Amino acid sequence: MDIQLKRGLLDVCVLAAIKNGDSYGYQIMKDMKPYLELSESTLYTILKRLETAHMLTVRSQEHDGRLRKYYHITEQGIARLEEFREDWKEILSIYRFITREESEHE
Amino acid sequence: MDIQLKRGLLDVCVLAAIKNGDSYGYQIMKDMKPYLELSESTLYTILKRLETAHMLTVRSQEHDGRLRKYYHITEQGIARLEEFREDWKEILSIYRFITREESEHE
DNA sequence: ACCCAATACTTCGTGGTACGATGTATACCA
DNA sequence: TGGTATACATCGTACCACGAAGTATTGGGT
Repeated sequence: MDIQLKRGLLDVCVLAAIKNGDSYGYQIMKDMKPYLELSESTLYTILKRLETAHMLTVRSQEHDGRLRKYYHITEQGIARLEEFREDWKEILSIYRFITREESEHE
Repeated sequence: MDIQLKRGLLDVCVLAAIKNGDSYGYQIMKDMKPYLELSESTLYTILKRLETAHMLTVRSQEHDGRLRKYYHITEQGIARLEEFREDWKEILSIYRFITREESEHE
């Protein structure tokens, strides 16, 4: 799929991936893969960005000798997901504009 | 609305705006405005990009002493619109991932 | 003992792109 | 004279997704 098309979905998608329970980078990627593929560098960039925006918090935890960073969604992150539902209405309206047929109007 | 969200829609939206008849920049902007606002500089950038990609052709025409550049959609432009319908299915699948509820799974 | 895949996160450079600011120019109305 | 609408162009900036490359550990296969 076109890169541009998924841009706006990426951040929200990552938030959605942790909304039902804390998760970590590698797991988030696997969860999203069936729906939307993204590179590792992109994911970690997004996680950093969402952290800076206070949409999630991070907690480091040792797991089998490996470091894992668990991400937890904040109130603001949840609010962003709610907002997305509003955005979606606008997107639907744009979708209708794009796919509308105007054959009857000639 | 979030800028990122509309990025992927912009190009297709402009193509949709001329698919039922040739149009020019200023008119395209007015037609799109109720659905999706964009700045003039963005629109002309997009039109140039779509021309380079052979999705539309341009024809200059004098109108009341002012220059107007009429844009005409090409076969490839129409194909892009068809493609978008396929992209939309993927977007819907992502939308479902984002808005899914997993309360039953705990 | 050796190799490779999987796990897990990080950094850097590049290219694409939406936008504000600014500029050019004409027409029309008050 | 001035403001608004029409009409298009250019430039610099900031954001962002990605590929490439790197670091490091675990575990299975041969």
